[in-house]
Amino acid sequence: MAADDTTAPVPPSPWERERPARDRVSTARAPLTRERVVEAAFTVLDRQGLDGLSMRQVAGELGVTVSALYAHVSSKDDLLELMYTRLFDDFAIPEPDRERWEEQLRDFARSVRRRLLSHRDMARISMGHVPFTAELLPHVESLLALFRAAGLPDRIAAEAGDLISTYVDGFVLEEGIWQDRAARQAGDDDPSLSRPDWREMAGEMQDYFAALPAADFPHLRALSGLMVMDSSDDRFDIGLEIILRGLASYLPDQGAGAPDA
Amino acid sequence: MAADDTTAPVPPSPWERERPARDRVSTARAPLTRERVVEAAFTVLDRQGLDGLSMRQVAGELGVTVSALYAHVSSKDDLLELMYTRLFDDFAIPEPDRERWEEQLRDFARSVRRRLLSHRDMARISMGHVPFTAELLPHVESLLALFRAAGLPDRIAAEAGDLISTYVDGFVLEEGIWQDRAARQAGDDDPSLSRPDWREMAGEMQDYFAALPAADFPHLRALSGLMVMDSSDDRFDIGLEIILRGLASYLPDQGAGAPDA
DNA sequence: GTGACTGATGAACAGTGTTCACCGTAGCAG
DNA sequence: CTGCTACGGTGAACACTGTTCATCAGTCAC
Repeated sequence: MAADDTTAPVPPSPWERERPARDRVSTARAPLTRERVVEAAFTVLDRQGLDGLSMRQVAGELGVTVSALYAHVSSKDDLLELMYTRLFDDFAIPEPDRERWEEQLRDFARSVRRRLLSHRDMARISMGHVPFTAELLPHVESLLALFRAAGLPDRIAAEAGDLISTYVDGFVLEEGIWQDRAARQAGDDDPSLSRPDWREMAGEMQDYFAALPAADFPHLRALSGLMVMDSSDDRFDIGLEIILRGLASYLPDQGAGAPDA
Repeated sequence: MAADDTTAPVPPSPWERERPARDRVSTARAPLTRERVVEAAFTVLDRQGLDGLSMRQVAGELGVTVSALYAHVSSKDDLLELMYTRLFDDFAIPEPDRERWEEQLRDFARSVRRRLLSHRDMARISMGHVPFTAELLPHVESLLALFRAAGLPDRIAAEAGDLISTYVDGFVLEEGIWQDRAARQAGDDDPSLSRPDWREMAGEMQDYFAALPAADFPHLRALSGLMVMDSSDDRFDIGLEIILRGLASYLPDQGAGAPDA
């Protein structure tokens, strides 16, 4: 709720790409909206992946020519940015509760991950975009509110959001890589029918680690069972917990010792 | 030194792309090596950025036709992977010293960042690659050795490397985004002469935050001075420190309390 | 000197993002 | 009802992209 009712208009930040002027469609004939373009882009993305997401494909999805898209979207980069923005459009960050800040942060990270996983290759799009746009700034604000309510020093609070977001993005991106690799390995021609047989690949992977020369790779061999994703969810939570504990160490009452530098 | 003398040959992992068979150049006439191709690719990358890195440009850099490249590199993806691998080729991770593990980790992260910064857009290439290749596995092993020597539980050690690497990658990638944006904003036509006037943009940014509606963005306004990179190095170290503290909390003698889940 | 081999060639293919002159239809002015 | 303007969509074009393949030129072994 904290992020939803921002009635005051946020001015566009100075580096935001200028959208084409024809924003208001006069409802003359065809209902080809920028929203419909973005929607079609998501459809293509889920079907073909980011590498298969071309303006022609999007146009085809809408039964329209490529050039028609450029009336509603100024470039492909612009389209990707719109997709990134729309992914987190109705995202809600709860009102800060200083007793439950860790749970709230866990929920935040998990639901970001869920959203990124909801569309193929979405992490690749998300990474490489900064949420400092008029639409996404409220979320940044809400996150900051959470950190500060928890009692984190300002210097830490200012970095924490970036740190967590980067972690989630990077983690999901890596998940996607493995998923793609498993899919490509399974069904080489038609990647759509190939159920990501994931487990098979994880096993292969684990076998590889276990077969490494024992003298040179003692630790990799010892941890081979933990390195491959037994369950991605568990791995995700562990990394997240490391970050949360690091943040918690800066809480005044925790008194975990001053930084040594 | 731990990573340098791995005399035993590491078998290629099962998912590694197969290189073209013509590996042994008979030194017949032209010294067009795979190494030279990669080198030229780096030259082009630094001059034109990742988006301007095309096979034709690389070929042109070598005074050779495009198709000639494909005798030494099986695809552009392969070339990028080779660049990624070569970036960390002679990377050395020190012998674990359980008293100084935090310093060692700081050094590790900082030198990874330095390497990523040494070539334009390198973080974009690095992200999206997994270091589980024959050439890079020794580094993973050395990192694991460091974590285990420090006394971290195996479950944590297995995630820590990924966590730190992802952090560095993500951080540098974001640095690159801002740098590009500053460059594009300054010299719109010739992006080479445009000194990344960075400070100007940081100021603009800060002004933007400060000018946000006070009622809706109290925290962003309050932290505006910390959100923009006053010095990227400081921001980097803070995020790194958060992670290190999180890791340290899992040390047995630290006794920071059991996880609450 | 001849044959085999190998590495470079250049043309081609299918596809990309983006632009622009043109066109048809819709709604309004007269 | 006619004429006109305006605008959304068209289709062709441009300059690229990654990748492949038949062909050629040079060097080595015999």
